[in-house]
Amino acid sequence: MRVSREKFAENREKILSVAGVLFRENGFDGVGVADIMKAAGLTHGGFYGHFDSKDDLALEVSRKLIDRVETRWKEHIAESPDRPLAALLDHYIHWRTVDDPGGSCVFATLIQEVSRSRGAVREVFSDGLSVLVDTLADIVPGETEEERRANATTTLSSMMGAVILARAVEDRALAEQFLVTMRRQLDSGNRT
Amino acid sequence: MRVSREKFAENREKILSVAGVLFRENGFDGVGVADIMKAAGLTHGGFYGHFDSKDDLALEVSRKLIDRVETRWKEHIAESPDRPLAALLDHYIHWRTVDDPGGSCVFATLIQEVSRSRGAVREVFSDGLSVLVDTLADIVPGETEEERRANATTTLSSMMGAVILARAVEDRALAEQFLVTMRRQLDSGNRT
DNA sequence: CGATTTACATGATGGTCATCATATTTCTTG
DNA sequence: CAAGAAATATGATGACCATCATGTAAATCG
Repeated sequence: MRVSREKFAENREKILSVAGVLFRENGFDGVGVADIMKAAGLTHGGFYGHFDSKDDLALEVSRKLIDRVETRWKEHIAESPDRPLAALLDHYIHWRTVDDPGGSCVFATLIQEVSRSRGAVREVFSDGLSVLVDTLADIVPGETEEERRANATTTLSSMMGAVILARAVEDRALAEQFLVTMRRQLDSGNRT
Repeated sequence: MRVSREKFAENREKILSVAGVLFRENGFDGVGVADIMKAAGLTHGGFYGHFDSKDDLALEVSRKLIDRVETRWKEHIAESPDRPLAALLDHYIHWRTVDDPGGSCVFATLIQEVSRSRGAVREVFSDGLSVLVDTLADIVPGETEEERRANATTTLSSMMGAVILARAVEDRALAEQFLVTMRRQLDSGNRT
């Protein structure tokens, strides 16, 4: 049952990838090692050849997903030098984000669970948020640096809050209100 | 080991009360029936004399806590007829909310876990959010009814988002930024 | 090509958890 | 005050889960 070096690396990536989806869809506590391995096309026993523990996996997945958010944000910003904030908001405040938690922003799916925890995962999330504030501070309107940082923190809270609440609401029209009105409000701020 | 009718009712309330705290602190999945009963000063076996199942308890606790939020909001509004939104924001966007999840707004602690679920609890949360939007729509600035409803949804997302992110961040100064800047921003909107 | 390594599969292990069965003790009711 | 009802304690039960032990087959290396 041994597998080539290449296949081994592939398997590891596959585990990280499906774990990323399953964790975001069901929470860290909502998925078992066996679920993850099954989704990766393997059996549970092999898991410990790839990771020390489920916590270890959670940490690596967190790092990867947070990195992904940071990278994507910077890509969207770089791709629209004339309206970077608008481009980012268009991407983030979107039905896609709401309807596909497994493929969306880790913060919008797992922050509350992580906030309750202690340890490395929490630190990574905390630092990740800090980076996002810095990123936003560069593209948000404001006369002074201080004003831009203030604007960045409120913008971050607002965009994530809108997605989180839109997901919680079963009335599709109300969910849309959360998205559309927030998108509009943050845009008007952008033109101030 | 039988107990008086009065004591029985007391015990039930105690279970509901400690479950409310523990659920908010650790998530529904993060607390066991035994934990709850122990915190209530009882043993796990007696639980099923009070509730059909843990899910049943979760539903009752959810109803109670959501009711509590709605009631408190209306109290704060009624107590400050001249500046109802400001009074509500002062109460909600506060270190107390951030530092004491077990005694704070259910939505700010459990929305993400509930959003992942199906069933009665999710419905109760969804309806609860809808009520809060209605409540906010009455005290938020805006020329037309439509404008006020729009303002209500963004305000709700923003205030909850700020608290949720403040909790996630380990840097106390950054957490404060989330609170203070959001409080200020929502206030300036109030004076428009 | 043979020896050795190693990645994975299968199947424990021990712990936790929700739920239930039974026993015990105390309240309630006649 | 006695008899039955009922609330809780104790102690199963079966399910699930993270982790580990062992076997096996295939890849790597000499």
